[in-house]
Amino acid sequence: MTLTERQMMILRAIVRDYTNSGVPVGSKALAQQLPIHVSSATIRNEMATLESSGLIKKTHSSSGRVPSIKGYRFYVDHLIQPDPVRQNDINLIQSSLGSDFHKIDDIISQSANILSNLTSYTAFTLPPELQESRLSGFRLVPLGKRQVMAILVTDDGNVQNRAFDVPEGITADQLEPVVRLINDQLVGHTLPDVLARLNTDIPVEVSHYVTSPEGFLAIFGDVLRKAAQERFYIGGRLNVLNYSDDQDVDSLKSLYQLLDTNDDLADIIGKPSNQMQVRIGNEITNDVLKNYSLITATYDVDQHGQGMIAILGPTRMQYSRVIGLVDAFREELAKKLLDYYQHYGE
Amino acid sequence: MTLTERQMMILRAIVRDYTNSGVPVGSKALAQQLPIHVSSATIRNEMATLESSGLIKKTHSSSGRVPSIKGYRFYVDHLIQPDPVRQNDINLIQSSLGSDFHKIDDIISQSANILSNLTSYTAFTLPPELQESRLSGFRLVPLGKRQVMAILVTDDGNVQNRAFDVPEGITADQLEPVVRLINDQLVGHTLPDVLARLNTDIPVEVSHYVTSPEGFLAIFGDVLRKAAQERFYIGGRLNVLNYSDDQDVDSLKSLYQLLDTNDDLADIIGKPSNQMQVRIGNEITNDVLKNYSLITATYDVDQHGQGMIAILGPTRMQYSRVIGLVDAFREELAKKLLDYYQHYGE
DNA sequence: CTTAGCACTTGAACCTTATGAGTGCTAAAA
DNA sequence: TTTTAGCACTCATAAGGTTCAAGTGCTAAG
Repeated sequence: MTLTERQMMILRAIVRDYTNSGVPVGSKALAQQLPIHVSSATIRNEMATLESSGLIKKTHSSSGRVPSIKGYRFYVDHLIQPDPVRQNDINLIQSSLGSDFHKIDDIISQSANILSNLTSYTAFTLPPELQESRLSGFRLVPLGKRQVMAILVTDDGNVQNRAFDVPEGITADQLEPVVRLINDQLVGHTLPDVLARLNTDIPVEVSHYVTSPEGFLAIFGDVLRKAAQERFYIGGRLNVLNYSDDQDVDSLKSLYQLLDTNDDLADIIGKPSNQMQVRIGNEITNDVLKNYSLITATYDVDQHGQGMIAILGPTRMQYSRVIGLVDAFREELAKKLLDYYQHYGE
Repeated sequence: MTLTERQMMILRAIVRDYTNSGVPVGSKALAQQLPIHVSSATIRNEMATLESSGLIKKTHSSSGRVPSIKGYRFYVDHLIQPDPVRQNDINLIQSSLGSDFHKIDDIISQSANILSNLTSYTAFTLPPELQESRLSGFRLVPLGKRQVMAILVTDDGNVQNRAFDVPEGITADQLEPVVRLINDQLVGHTLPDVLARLNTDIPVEVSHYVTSPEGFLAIFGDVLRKAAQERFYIGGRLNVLNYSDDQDVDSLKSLYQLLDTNDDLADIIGKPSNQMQVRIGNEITNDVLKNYSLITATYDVDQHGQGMIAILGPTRMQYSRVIGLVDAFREELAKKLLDYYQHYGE
């Protein structure tokens, strides 16, 4: 699809106006606003062309124009001019990330809140990829008669726990050497490494101490997998109520339901790949989100891997503003995390 | 306020009809439905009396009647006949609570979901009072260069953790004897006990091992207090969207905001006292809830203390149905928890 | 004390109409 | 060939009007 300069100018203005006001854009308003001097009739002719290309559409036969999915797509791919981020917002980000955090996840969850506040949409944040996170320690704490709490800690400050019944035929004391073995042999290794060794040499070693270690090692594997699971944080759930005003209650409910099922959401957001990706309306492979847009971006923390942040908003989201903000935020977050690792890392 | 038998019969019917249908109740419908044979005109006369007593009101000058806050109050205090709980629902409760849980809190959070499903309103659940929960263990796990994760476990399966920097002048190794001391001296005691001793003999004992233990003991106290904090669970957040249909978006937002601030909610729900308490509309000391009703009930787990469950719904909640359900649920939950403690407790 | 009868009120649903923002098309101007 | 003035046409929205049914209060008779 090739557009003339003027057509692009018009499309850009339509998207800008419509995402700002939510009202279909008419030829007269465009004629007044555009830097070129043409009459509204000329604009109308151009708009007819844009419409026949499927980039804009009418809401009814005599209404102004609204961008189509294809139009937003073209805008984002070719026309967008990210808004410069206001110094105010930069300051807000920096001061919100400025305090002392005790865990990576605190920074990440705080980030979801900042991002949702800045954008007025809904924000998702994921910590740096877990391939890089390492086992810091494993402990047992007796709870009651035959119940024990298994606790696993990773070097990014994540703690996972699970209570379990000590299998018949073993006492809690007998498990102590196994715990020591795990700490001696596995601490400092990445979680995937540890998971791998759980299927190879570890069972052999453990069987020196306990006759049937399967039950216990299953628990350990369980907690380990829980720690290795994709975690992520959501900020601005409530903003949904603003930006999907004309939706019915049922679709609101399904959206909220989706926001509560981490697995589905993690699937939708996906893995770090492109620096920034914009998916609009039905480009998102989930029917519940077919009236929304999703911006995902990665951030790099050097050798600690990549993480992701994402923004969910209406298809008529203010792309230029949000993309500017997300881009600025990636940078600040990466800085903060580097700081954190430098301070606490090995 | 004294009402005749007939007036009470009419008020009861108005509340029942209105809470079921949400439509103002007229004299004709009542005349047909009531077991006595009087004309609608007679009913109208009685309704006028009830209205002048402030128990019912009109939505406009020629509408049917709707109960007032005062009317609901009278109904709940004097007229209510709790619905018998269907065997179906009992079965649902029992099977939902039937699986094997690893923590008290899993049972409690599951309870919030069951209750909200059963009632179609929003449910809150709190574990048995924490005065009774005991310290099971305290562990440290080194994280990075100078960072350590402190982990505290209580006998009801609650795990709290906090990362901290080892104070200058102490090494992580030096803390080991202190951790041992805490485990030797404090495990098995209730959290309030432990907190008390943290201000008396413990600092003295610890100072044998470490020269300036204040920093570390502050951390320990921190985690301890976190574990002793009121925890609670919410189920059926989404149901709000159903039962407050005629509210505007702003009040919805404030309600959701309230649901996200545990402290305020804990205040509103309060401490275990009466077996069951019904607060209607502005009887709740919070403006956001002035159009809602809150039913709170306690449950007893013998020597393990009392917990609470609560239901939030519209003022025109189906009181008789919900009160029946809540009452049945208290019993089942208490049974389940006793089971749990018997199985795992000391 | 009860009730039939009746005038009156009101929200809801349904039209009708006016308004105005916007369109497409035509024919003339550039 | 491109632009533009002019104009008929379309449609959403808001405002006003009508009808309908449900409900009320009141009066006077049973």
